[in-house]
Amino acid sequence: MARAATTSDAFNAVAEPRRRDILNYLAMQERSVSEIVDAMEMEQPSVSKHLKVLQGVGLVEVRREGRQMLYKVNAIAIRPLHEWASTFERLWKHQLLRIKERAEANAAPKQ
Amino acid sequence: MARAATTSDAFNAVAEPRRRDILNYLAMQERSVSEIVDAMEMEQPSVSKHLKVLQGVGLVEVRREGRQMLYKVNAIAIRPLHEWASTFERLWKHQLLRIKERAEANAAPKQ
DNA sequence: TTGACATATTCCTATATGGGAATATATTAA
DNA sequence: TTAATATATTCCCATATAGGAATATGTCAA
Repeated sequence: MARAATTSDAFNAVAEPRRRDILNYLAMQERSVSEIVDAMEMEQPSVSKHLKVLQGVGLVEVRREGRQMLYKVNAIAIRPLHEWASTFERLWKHQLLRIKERAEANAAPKQ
Repeated sequence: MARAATTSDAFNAVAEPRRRDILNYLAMQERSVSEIVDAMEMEQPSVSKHLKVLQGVGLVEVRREGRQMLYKVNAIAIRPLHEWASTFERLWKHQLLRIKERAEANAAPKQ
């Protein structure tokens, strides 16, 4: 079996850094494909393909306006990712606390 | 060019659902490979391979104890994912608020 | 040393890319 | 209609899987 399709879920879709770049860019506001092409400095076909993947998992929405297609983020689709990561938040906070404690113990060693 | 390696970063590593399962399981406590095999109901070689990927991006740490290899989560490595997703939190909260407002407007339509 | 147990690695294969190049489609303007 | 603009799709290819099967490696017990 190969890797799961990039369109299988948000996790697979955002594994590609260029797609995260596009989402970051769209977070500011709705944009046309050519605006994305210019901003990302990618080939137009690449952008269209990435947008299709993002649309496939519901991470972006589109509407036509004349000849242009305007894409915007559907932020709710990013939530599952955030929530999954959140389940580890308690663990890393604990980890950071211990790191901090060690640093302080080293800064002021027992006499 | 093919997709980026699963070992290129945490985003690619956790795109695979079985690896998220393993991380979820390890979140509770350190576990040996065979404990993971039993809990996940996966073949041992598969588990070892997934663990290698997770280790490659620093998502898990290992130590040997006799014949066993004990794996645990390195939660800090999940933080970049959480922080990236967090940048969209404002957007989806806004989205949810509008959804709620619409629902309320429908429930109590103007007379 | 030998055997048993725990884990890792290798080999194989079907599948899914992501980018580049070329082309198709859709929409508006002349 | 024809041309121009905006975007999407197709084709090709090198690459990276993930799982199954078989095997190798490492460690402990007798």
